[in-house]
Amino acid sequence: MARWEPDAAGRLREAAMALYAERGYERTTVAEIADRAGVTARTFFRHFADKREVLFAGSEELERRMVEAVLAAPESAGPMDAVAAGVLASGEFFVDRREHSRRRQAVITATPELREREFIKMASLAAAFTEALRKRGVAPEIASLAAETGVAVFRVAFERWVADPQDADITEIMRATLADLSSLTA
Amino acid sequence: MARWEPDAAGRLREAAMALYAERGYERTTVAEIADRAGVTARTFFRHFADKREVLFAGSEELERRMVEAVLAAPESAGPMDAVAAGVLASGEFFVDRREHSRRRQAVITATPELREREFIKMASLAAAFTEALRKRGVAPEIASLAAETGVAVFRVAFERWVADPQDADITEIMRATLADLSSLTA
DNA sequence: TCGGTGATGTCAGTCAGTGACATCACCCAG
DNA sequence: CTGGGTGATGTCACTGACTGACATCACCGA
Repeated sequence: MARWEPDAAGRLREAAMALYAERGYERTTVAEIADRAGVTARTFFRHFADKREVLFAGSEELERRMVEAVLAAPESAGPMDAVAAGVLASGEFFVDRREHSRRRQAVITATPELREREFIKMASLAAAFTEALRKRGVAPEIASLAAETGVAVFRVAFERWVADPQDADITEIMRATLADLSSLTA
Repeated sequence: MARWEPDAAGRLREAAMALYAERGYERTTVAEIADRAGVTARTFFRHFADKREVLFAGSEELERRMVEAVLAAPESAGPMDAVAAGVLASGEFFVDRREHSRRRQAVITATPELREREFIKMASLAAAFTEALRKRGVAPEIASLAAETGVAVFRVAFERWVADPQDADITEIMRATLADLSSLTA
């Protein structure tokens, strides 16, 4: 028998989600999360940089996949097309995770501190998109603008998806949002 | 003679900017800022919600002006045109503040916590744009997309302005950025 | 079987942020 | 004038996030 139950990080993630949803982020202490996960608060901070980060584990993986899709877009694709490919590639990350995404998003939306953290993740995504576009030979100013716009589309589409009364396919919603952008700036 | 020097908030803002620039945000304590301003830490928190907010005083005023410009755009203007008017209206807020803006931005860029706070201010701006557009009769989904895109333009243009080697007019840079967006999504 | 390794616990400490209450210059009504 | 009200500040005690240093101990490979 192991000295410790395995996957402390996973237990901490689940405990945090449950407590944040139950009684709110601010009224939850790290000590309580750690207790529920069967570890000490010190261990919490060994797995997550701070009380917010526990809700954002996995975001690097999502970003990595999206950037790969930008880089993998056909050479003929323009900057906005490449970014669109990156946005659409996020779809598979969310399959069968709609309920989880919805609950997580509800917690984040209700908490300014968590919204701040989410925004910086989006900024990181934008920076990664920018770099990927520059690797494709796009001029710097155009690259950052396309990246920012792409992230805006991703956010709006994600929002639409979790709010959608029917369980629409996320990829379809993203396509529709990209189409909206085109007509908007036509 | 007054019991206290007037404008404690102003002194706190200046002290914070100076200390953050000198030794960095993280290595500055609120007590040190308060000391330099000649007050106690408790008074700091009476003027600013937290250690970050001291750098963002005045952002409500900027947002208010930008939203007014969106609402004041001609009735014939489309959603994106109205948002563009809002973005351009920010220009006058920054006249003769380029050096200050540059120093402030350097501090913010160097500090993740401050970048988070800046992002939520941008999000607040986007939400305000969205509401203004809806008041103009724009459909909700279109409104938020136009708002997000407009904020992206504002951020990129502001970045270009503070980085510009020549002291270009901020309004001109914003016009150019809007033009770039048009060609990008053409 | 023994020493190294990695994940954890323990403890003491710093600092952000808050609530409750005291203080005191200033101003206005009487 | 003059006493009470007001608003900005100070003081103090407290909670909770986060960190550094060091101890512990199951496991694993030489």
